[in-house]
Amino acid sequence: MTLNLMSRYLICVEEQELEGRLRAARVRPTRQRVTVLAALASEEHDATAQEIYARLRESDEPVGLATVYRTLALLTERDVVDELSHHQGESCYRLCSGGHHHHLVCSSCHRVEELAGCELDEWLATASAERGFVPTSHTLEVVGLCERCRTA
Amino acid sequence: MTLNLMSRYLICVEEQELEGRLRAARVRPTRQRVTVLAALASEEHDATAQEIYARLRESDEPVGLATVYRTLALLTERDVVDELSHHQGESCYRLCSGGHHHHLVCSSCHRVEELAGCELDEWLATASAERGFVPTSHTLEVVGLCERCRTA
DNA sequence: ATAATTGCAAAGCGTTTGCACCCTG
DNA sequence: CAGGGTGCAAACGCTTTGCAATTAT
Repeated sequence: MTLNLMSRYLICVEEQELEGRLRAARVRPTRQRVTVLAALASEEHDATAQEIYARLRESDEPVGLATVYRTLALLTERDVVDELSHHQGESCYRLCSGGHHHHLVCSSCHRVEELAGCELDEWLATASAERGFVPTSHTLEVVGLCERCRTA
Repeated sequence: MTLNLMSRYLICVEEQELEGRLRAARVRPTRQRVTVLAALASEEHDATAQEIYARLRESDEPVGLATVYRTLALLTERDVVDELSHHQGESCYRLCSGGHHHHLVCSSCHRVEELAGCELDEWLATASAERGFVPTSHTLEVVGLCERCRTA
């Protein structure tokens, strides 16, 4: 009972925090958008649009599939969430800390770790310049096996 | 006329070379497979399955769409061609030199340059180990503007 | 009131698959 | 004649879109 109250309180706090993120990105914090973002925040690994839709469908705050897609597209564009493409044919989404970084994805359980600090820019600029290119962006995705899956 | 003979000759030479690549990959060199590979070889940039299908459809050696897909999947698996995913939702294919390398893609004209020599492995191994991961593979794709598109 | 947002269902699009036919070995 | 390869069309799965209803400012 006390725990119940506590978690209810925490959920409220989190929702306010998420609403803040939305406002900061100039995204109107509708019930659906906060719900989608909360689902993403509670996801240990990354999640596809379909997974989020399925999860919310069974909750007490369902959100239409189209809205899930529209929300994720908007949030990706506004850099509130990261879109990963290690899945081929399906996009995965993840709530990340800000700044440029890359991801380490476990091929077995889909656990995702952030790889902070990218030291590629300098090398890329040099190597690209040799071919007349000016790099505008890059994506690096590392696939591997996490400790738990390796020892299991 | 002489030129015609010449190019005909060159085409034969190239086809034999391509057949060799297929045999080396333990892929039976059928007419369709050689045709798909030749289309890829004559492509200045990278190409999607649909593009290759469309091009061959208008040539005198059409190949069914399903066969194009099956061939590209097989050749990718056998490391005869590289599959790039900078397009989101659609895979691009390219005939590459062997060995591990990355790509520089022009966002305007889709020109692709190979970026030889990848110095990421060491850094990745270290950074991954800190999180208990053992990296098995990685993909780096650099998007930029090529010289021609920048000055145009 | 005005403009943005949502849900639903239909359409879109790239890709895969079932199956009969064909060719090669 | 046995087995892989091919073509066609249908099926698939993810994503987008048109539109009317709803909601926020």
